[in-house]
Amino acid sequence: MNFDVTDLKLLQFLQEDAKQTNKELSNRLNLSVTAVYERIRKLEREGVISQYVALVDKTKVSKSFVAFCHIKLVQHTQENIMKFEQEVANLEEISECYHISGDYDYLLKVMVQDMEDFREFMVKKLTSINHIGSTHSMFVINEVKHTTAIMI
Amino acid sequence: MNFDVTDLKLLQFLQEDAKQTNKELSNRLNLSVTAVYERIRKLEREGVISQYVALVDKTKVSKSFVAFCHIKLVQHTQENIMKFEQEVANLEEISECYHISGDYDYLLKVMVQDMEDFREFMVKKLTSINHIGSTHSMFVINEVKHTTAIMI
DNA sequence: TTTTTAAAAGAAAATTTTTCCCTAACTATG
DNA sequence: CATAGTTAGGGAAAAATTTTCTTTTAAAAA
Repeated sequence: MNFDVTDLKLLQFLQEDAKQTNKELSNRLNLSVTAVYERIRKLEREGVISQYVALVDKTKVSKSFVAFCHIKLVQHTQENIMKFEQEVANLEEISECYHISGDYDYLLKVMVQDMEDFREFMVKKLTSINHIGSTHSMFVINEVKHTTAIMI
Repeated sequence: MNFDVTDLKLLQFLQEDAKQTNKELSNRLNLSVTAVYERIRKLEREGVISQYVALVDKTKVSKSFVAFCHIKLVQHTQENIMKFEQEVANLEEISECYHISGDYDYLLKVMVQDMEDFREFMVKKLTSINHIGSTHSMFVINEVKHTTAIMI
């Protein structure tokens, strides 16, 4: 798909606040409401906009203890990888999981209430997944920057 | 704030799809449209819902090369930390930055088009920030899981 | 018991989304 | 050169949704 300046601005606006009305957007973009409406529909249809979501403040729902965990598998068999990735998808404490290059195989983002819950997660859930070789956890001291918007 | 089961379900629903109408939500929750409306307003007012955003598919906007960078500062003076965090906030390639425990001081998430752009980002932008001691980059081979929803 | 408060419902009003139809500008084609 | 086809956009009407207002109900407090 080919984006013109208006598309890029529109994406920027919607990534910041998806609840703006088409009228507000039409003012900001110097377009008619219909034109805005059609452009958004196209972006949705083409899958550029994949989802509209509400973002929840983790401190308000007792999930402000965040850790990143490096994971090494014992063996990189197709089987092990599949099993591990499957298990990860089922664990609700894990919000993100990336297969990465480097010393470790995976990087996980884990969100829980506190250190106690993290310990429980590690002992009862994470390390009970078979074929995990080693783990290394880093705790988030401060979230300096966090945006879901992609600068295009 | 105190959440009942309905609030938790509502938050779950809105974290998955913020474009559902109150009528749809009222059906799923066995409530009236007004009751849903008031509950959402309260969640917004109290800051539980912090933002509504459109999520953009990074592959559709040429930002699918993702790397995590560990950063070590040369000195942990108040001054250095402030400067670094300031610079990070201004770099649009960096979507996330966490001050973390462990061998390194910071973990960054960087999104660019390809390795060439990443190299340019490292050379021209990241390592030109003063007071950076060392960096260690890990490239994302595969995004196994990525959700903005917090399971409450 | 009475009063107060909170949550919820229905209906009306206000606003927004969505559809429909028309125009203008540009492109391809005979 | 004329003509059909395509695309983006605008205005207005229709449909749907959000928002407000009023009332009811049930639980909590006095």
